[in-house]
Amino acid sequence: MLQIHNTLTRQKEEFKPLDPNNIRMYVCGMTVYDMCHIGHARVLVVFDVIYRYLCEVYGKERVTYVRNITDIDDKIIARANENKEDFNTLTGRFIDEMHHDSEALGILAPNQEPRATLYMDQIITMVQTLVEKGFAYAAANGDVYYAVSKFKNYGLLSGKHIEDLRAGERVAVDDAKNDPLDFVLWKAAKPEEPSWDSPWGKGRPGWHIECSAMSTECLGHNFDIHGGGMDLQFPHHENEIAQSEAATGEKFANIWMHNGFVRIDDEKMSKSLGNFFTIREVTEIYDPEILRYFILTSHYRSPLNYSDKQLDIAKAALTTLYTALRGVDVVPVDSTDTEYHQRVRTAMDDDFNTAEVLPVLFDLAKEVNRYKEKDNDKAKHYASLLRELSGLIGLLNQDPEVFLRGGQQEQGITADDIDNLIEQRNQARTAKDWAESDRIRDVLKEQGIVLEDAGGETTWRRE
RNA sequence: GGCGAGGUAGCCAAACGGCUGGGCAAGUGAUUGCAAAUCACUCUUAUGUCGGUUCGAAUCCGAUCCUCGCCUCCA
Repeated sequence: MLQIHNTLTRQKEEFKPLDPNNIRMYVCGMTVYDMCHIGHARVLVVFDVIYRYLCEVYGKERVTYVRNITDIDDKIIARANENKEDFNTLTGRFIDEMHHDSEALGILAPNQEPRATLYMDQIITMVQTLVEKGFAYAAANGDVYYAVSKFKNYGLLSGKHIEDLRAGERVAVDDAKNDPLDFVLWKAAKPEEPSWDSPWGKGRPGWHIECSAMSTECLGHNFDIHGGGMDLQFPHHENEIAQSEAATGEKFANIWMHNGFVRIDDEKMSKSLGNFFTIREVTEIYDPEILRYFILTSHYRSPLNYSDKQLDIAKAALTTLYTALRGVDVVPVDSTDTEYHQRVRTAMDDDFNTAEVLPVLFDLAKEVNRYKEKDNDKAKHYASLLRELSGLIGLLNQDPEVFLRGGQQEQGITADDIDNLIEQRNQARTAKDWAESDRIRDVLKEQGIVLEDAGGETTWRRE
């Protein structure tokens, strides 16, 4: 029985799909004006694992996963101006980069990836509905605002009270608004800005309305899961609820899921703080799977402290796992209901507890190693289980040789050179010339190549 | 100030009323020409502090000290 923590109720709840034949999940994706950083990697990985598990439980054809792209907003316009390029060129480029990073991290493509600029009609229609229903108003400056005080449940998701928000002096004063808490649905275009025609003149949508319109269009008035980073809880998701529920008169998302932040030295990693690493920077040094593994070592709602040391540890752990798989054929698994399956299911059923899944993988690796040289059939059996269960969370999908040899890229010494040196060393060993044998091993060691003489064969891996 | 999350052995991190999770690091043994890898064992059952509830608490309650987040664009 799958239990999911719901931000709305602040507790774990049994997951009851609205329609078991169509599980629907919407996740707030990226604003594409720059490279993705590790924080983005976490959202991608976390919800990828959730998507994978929903597919496992309900069947892939019964799950619809939508992750949007925000391709028009202030930052995009500002960056495009800086670069003196069309904003579409800019966003197109970074969408490609995002897809590149996603693929590297083993993220499955969502079923739909709506872009705000392609949903202008739906956005405008929703704003219009809100105006007609009295939840929104056009201001003198051409903007359209949502009247927060009209929505009685405002603050339910984030646990905030309108009075508190008003008391806090941090809400920007804006003369065009009737109430400082009101937020913009439609922004009147300034000269030279990209804009779309609307009943209120040329302009562009506010950020929050984009997600309301796209999720409704792709998934319907109500759907099962709405996710995103913790920082979106307020105001973004709060505002989405206000917009969607006011517009449709129906309950919006059933379950709200928020993943914890990635931190650097106990501080949130973010663009505004400038303390971020891009996915690209990290994956140029570490195999992307190492980053994925690192993200899965902690629960998705916990904060995750990023450091090179942690990635080194993740690398060591993955090396152990891949070393077990090395040289063992994978065969179809005969049972899908072993104790290992059950342990993984129990862990995943408990609010996607990936950290609990990892010990199962290590137990399987241990079994593989135990039988590797004694009982090949058993070794194969456990290796296959390991592949299958790790695959459930998108791990260990590579060829062990590729992972252990540090990917296909030839940095420094080539595989042929290594093989030649190993051959020379083996000749020396046959001649019991240990000095020569050790010399060659040291030469390779200096190149970051570690030799392993197991079962009469010499294999190598990069450190 | 309002609201929220958390403090678990050397490091990371699960468990959330009873039954040593796991990884990394370290040590011993087996194995090896020596290593590496692997296996077995060890690293004395660790839970911020002070009280309380309970037969029993890391887990519940209260107090207290720290850390972090949201309240502004942010995954």
